[in-house]
Amino acid sequence: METPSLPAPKGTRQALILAGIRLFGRQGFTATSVRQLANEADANIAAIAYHFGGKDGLRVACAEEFGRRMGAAMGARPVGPDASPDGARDELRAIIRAMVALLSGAEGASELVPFMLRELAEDGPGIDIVYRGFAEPMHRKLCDLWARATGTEAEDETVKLAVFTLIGQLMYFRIGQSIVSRRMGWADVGPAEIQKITDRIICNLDAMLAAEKGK
Amino acid sequence: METPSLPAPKGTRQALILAGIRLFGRQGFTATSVRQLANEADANIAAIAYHFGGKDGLRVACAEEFGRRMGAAMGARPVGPDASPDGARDELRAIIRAMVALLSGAEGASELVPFMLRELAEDGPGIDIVYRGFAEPMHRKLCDLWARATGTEAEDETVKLAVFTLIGQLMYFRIGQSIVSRRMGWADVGPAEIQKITDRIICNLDAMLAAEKGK
DNA sequence: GTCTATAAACAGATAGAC
DNA sequence: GTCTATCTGTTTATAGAC
Repeated sequence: METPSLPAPKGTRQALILAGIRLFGRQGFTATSVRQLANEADANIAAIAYHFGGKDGLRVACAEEFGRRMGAAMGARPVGPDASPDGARDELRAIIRAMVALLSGAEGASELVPFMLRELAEDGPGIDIVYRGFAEPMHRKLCDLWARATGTEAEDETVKLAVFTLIGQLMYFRIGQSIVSRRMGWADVGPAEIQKITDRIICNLDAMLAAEKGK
Repeated sequence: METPSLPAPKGTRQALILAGIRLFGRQGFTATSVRQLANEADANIAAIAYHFGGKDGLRVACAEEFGRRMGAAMGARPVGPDASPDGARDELRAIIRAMVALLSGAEGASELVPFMLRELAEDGPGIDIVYRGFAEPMHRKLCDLWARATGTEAEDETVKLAVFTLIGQLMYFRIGQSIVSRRMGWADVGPAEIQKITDRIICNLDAMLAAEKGK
């Protein structure tokens, strides 16, 4: 990474990064060979060593590209100007809706999700970039909204934990997808299933907020 | 698997299975070599092919051992005889407490957890056994308790989803441990942290149950 | 059942022509 | 910057002695 801004790579370099995000996400890092990567990118095997110094270098470049795209996607979502508790609650609901759809692969960025989950499961070097570029800012934003919705402090320990339980609900429907689908009798997770998941989590959110206010 | 009951393997065979659960869980399947496995089990490399037909066979045997142990652990926990809503709620709380402690590695079966999570992340062949031997019966039991606590039907779609959101909260504190610890400023997840996580999830459970009753 | 030795395929990295 | 060919090490599996 030369500059921390957005120098989107081109040509072979870019193709290899995309192949990496796709294949590392699908099969994991170790299970993916450099030959597979070169083939997927329509590039030469030696190009990986040339552009990234090796397979590990490509992995880091993939994580950086992930951070770049996720940062762009988050920047695109305007911050709700409504500072009232109800406005904050509505924005929390909207983010839940968007995240369930994103995790379930409904939106375009579907290849980024498996990559991130693999990096998380394998505790790879990309996790730092994923954390700083996506997980931490998103969590911070949710804490801010939660605090505004409940009238508490955003950096309180209990608020942070509450937000993690919210995120956990979202994430598990993706990570444990094979278990969930089997138990629910779902052939796949389509729009109807996404709707049901979203409804349930928003219902939980409302219950949690109500309990918080009742204190 | 010769019989579906509990023929716990002995000697080299058993040692290799334990090594598999440990190393597959720590490093993942592909990243673990048969040499490492044999070394960890103080066995010969050829023993893996002899006893299990190959590395893949060992993986399946590990999953079967996982199912055997988890089944035994679940059978050990007596079913609460209290059929009242409050009794069911108390048992839900107790299970949450036990599962957070288990996932965080406080109890003895800590090696089984990483194995299961790896198998889930890699979508390996062990997932079938994990599902039937652990995930499905546990989810069914929680649905039953939830139904008793709220006065609804255990096999309702909404009940199943509610239970999954509960499980998701637990699971994420393990799967996303590196992210959680970083954001919370935790050096590691000890008894104090387990307590905070448990308190938060039980608080959410109570809020969800209260909202359900208020309908 | 357990071992040594080895086979056969595969990995990632690189030298050097273009 | 891209390619072919190859090097070096490691992988899993197996043959055959004990």
